[in-house]
Formats: sequence, structure tokens, C-alpha cells
Amino acid sequence: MLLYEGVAASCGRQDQGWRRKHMIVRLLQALAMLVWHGMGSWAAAFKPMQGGGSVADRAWAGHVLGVTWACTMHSNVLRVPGFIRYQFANFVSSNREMELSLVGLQNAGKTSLLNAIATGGYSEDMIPTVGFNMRKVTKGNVTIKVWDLGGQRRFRTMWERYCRGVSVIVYVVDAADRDSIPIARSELHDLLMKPSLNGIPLLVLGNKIDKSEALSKQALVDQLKPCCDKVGLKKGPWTAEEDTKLINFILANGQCCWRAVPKLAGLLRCGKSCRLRWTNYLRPDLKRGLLSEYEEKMVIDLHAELGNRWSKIVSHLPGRTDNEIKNHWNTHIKKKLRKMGIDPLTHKPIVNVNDQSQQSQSQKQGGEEQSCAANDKFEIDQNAPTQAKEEDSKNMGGDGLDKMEFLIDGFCIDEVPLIEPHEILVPGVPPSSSTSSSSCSNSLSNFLEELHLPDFEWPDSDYSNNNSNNDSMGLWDDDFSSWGQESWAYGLLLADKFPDEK
DNA sequence: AACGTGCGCAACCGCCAAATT
DNA sequence: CAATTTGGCGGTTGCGCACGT
Repeated sequence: MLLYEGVAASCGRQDQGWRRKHMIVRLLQALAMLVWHGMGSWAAAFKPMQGGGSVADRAWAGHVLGVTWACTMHSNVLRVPGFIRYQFANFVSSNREMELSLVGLQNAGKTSLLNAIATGGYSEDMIPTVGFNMRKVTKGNVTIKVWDLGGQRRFRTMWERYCRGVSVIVYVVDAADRDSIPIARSELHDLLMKPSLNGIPLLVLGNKIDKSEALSKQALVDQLKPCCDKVGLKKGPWTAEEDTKLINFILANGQCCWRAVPKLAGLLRCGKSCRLRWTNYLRPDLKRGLLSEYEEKMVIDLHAELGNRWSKIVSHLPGRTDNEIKNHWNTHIKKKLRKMGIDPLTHKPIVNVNDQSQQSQSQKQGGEEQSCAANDKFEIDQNAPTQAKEEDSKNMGGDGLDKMEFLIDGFCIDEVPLIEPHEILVPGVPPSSSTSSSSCSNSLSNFLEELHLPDFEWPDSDYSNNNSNNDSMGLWDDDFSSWGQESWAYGLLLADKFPDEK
């Protein structure tokens, strides 16, 4: 049985979406002709399509090679009444040539499909494809060059090369081999990410669904379709190009729903990653460079009061981020305090060297417990309302700072290069230089300089007015989410072996 | 020169609460 | 009011680099 369960997700522009849907339909035509080539003629094969009424509701049935088949078309593909009839009629009546690449993991059934397409034969004893096979299949006035690409790991790198420029890509999945589905999905989405293949229609063919252990249609769709936000997303360090995209987007559109930002900004990142990148490194009001002596004093004092509540601490340090303060605490301040004989957790003097070594040992062995205990202590100490604490902290000339003066005196300030007051950037002023160690941040600084950020006013809500880089479609249009993440036509076919021997 | 080790920091992860549907 | 989404937060990881052997 062959069953089409097609979906045609498309990119953000409706006209492109429709164009790709046309291509999906064309692909289906080709496959239909190939797999159903047992029909007496093309005209006969497509005869059921030429009737009237709603195409989307119609199912066909017939016999191909002795196997009963049925095909239902997904309403997405067939949304325009009359369209499909025109396409089929047009296709049958003209000479067409197309190239098709068959890809998928080993033993998915690609070569069997190719044989079925070319000769109608089927064999259980297939030899794994080494490299690739190619066959030209001519049926009536249609010629299809089919590339059957090896599915073993060492051949997968060549998939992209043999998929470039083809009319359609067919990705074959063994629906009965559940263990391989995650790999199949991963390879599929790696393929989807290739810029050189952008825009080529892709059809996923679920094979061997006649086996009892095969996944159901829906299960296969769920496991393969690019609906999961995490699939295909980039991780790791941000590049200067990504930073530029994100900055440009937020400058043009303001901060809005972070989940939508990566799609709209053309980034292969999750929204959370974008938010963190912006909050921690790209915001124009961020200070760059190491903490000043004054800032360190504040951090130590606030930590004594608040413990590891970095967000609370950082609220008293304009232009700094919790991540930055947290890192600075863990890498610099902690050590300094220990050097000075002060327990960074309790902020109390360490009694003697033995105690200190014991303490550091116990920290290594049971750091978590100690940390918890310390936090508990802070909890107990923090009975005073937060607001009062914040007010205290605002008055940094008060007891808190005085208390820390003696600590700071013992600091080895030369260990950490400090920035002078004139080097501290006023919020909203672009950095004149960057002391960041990453080249990415350096290039970012230059970029920010060029942007003249101080003149920038953050838009509140009227995003659509600033979409000069986009087409007329409103970026924040409600239904943008209904479009696919990539500019890909995406389909799914489910089939048993090609063709069945019965 | 090659290798191992430790450090600093950007980025990620998982949990939770607030906001929204 | 429950379910879902979104954003905040603190802890942790892993990569690149410097330094030591």
C-alpha cells in the first residue's frame, strides 16, 4: 500500500510557499508515474484526478503490480481548487526531464525503490550501495535521472554534492528500524541546513510500513518533522555574523518575543540563546572590561549580604551582567578573599592555615553541602525585607562599604587590571575599545561603534514600520509561526517495499 | 616540540515562577 | 482555573589559551 501523507511547509513568503507547493506536486506527479507505472497509460493513471469536486477529499484506488494502493492528498498541497488538475494535465501532455536524488540511511530501501522505478522488479537480496548508483528512467514523455546515494556513514558527506541542482530530493527512512530513526532525523536535518540545497523540494519516504514493528504514520512524522525547536539549531560560540544579525534585528524591531527572534532574524539559534547573547554581550548599555576596585567592593559587600543571588547583586551595578559578576566572583574574588584569609562563603576570617586547608579540602569533597549550608545561613540572615537591603546597598558609603575597606586594603590589585573611571562607559555610549579577550567581541565593539548607538531610540511596538529589509509581509504577523523554519518544501510519503511481491 | 594541566569565561542546562492563553 | 509559554536565575560545562614539565 502506498499512502501519501504530505505536508508542504514553506518559507515565510507566501508566494514562495506556493511555488514550492507546486514543486511538491510536481514531485508527486513524477513519483506517482514511476511507482504506478503499471497503469496502462499516464492518462489512465491520472484519470481519477480529472473529475470535478473537491480534490482534497478524493482518494484514488487502483492496482499496481497486483498491489492495492491508495493515495490521499493533503489539503495543504491541494488548497487551490482546480490547480491540481491543471498541473497533471500539463505534466502529462508535455516532455519533461527531471533529476531526483535518493538519500537515506543504509538499508532504508533506496536501491529497491530505484529498481522498482526502473524495472518494476524487487529482490530481497540487495547489496548495500557503495558510493552511488545512477539510472535514467524514461516513461512516456518523462525522463527522470535518479541518483541512488549510499547510505553508510562514509558516503553521507557526498549527499549534498549529489543533491545540488536536482529537481527533487527523496529521503528514504526505514520506518521499521526504530533505533535508526534518531540518526535518520539528524542526517535529514543536517541536509536541510545545507544552504546549497535551499529551495529544493524534499520528500520523506517512510518505507517498510508493512512490517509489524514499523512506526505509525503519525509517530514517524513526529519523530522526523522539523517541528522541534532544538533540531538543527546551532550551539556554541556566537560568530560576528550572528551578532550582527541579532543586533540589526533588535535595533530594527526592538525586543519582542524571543522565541520568534531567531526565525525572523535568520539565526539558527534558540530564542533563549539569543536572549542571553543580547542580555550578556550585545546590549548597548553594557560596560566592557574588568570590574573596577569600587565595583569589586560592591560585589563583595553585596555577596556578604545576599549570597549567590547574582541578579540581585548585579542590579546595583549598572552595565554589568549577572553572568559576568558570577564568573568574576568564581575566578578572581574568591581566590583573593582566600588569600586574605577570608572565607568567601561566610565572609568571616579563616582562623588558621590548617583550618583553611581543611576547609578547602572539605569544599572539594563536599562542596555542595557546604554551599547549601552557607546559603541556608544567608537565608537565615536575610530576614530583613529585600527593599531595605537594596536601599542599604544604594548607600554604598554606609556601613557595608566601611566594613569592606579593611578587606580591600589587603587586595593584590595588580593581579587584576582595573579600569579607570574614565574608561567606564556611560550606559548608552558605545565602547571606544574592548578589553575582551575574544575576537568576536572585538569585532562587535567596532560594529557597535559604527552603529552610533547613543542616538538610538528603542521602539515600543510599531515594529512593522522598521522592516525595511524585509518584504511587505509584517514580521510580527500572527501567522508567521505557521510557516516552516527553513525555506523547504517538506513532504512525507509512507510506503511498504517497492513494489510488494504479492 | 609535545604533552599535560589549570584557568578564565562564554554559553548552556535545568529548574522555577510569572505571564499568557 | 488549568495548561502552556516565556523569561529569569543559579549552577555547570566545555573550549581555547597560557603555562609548566
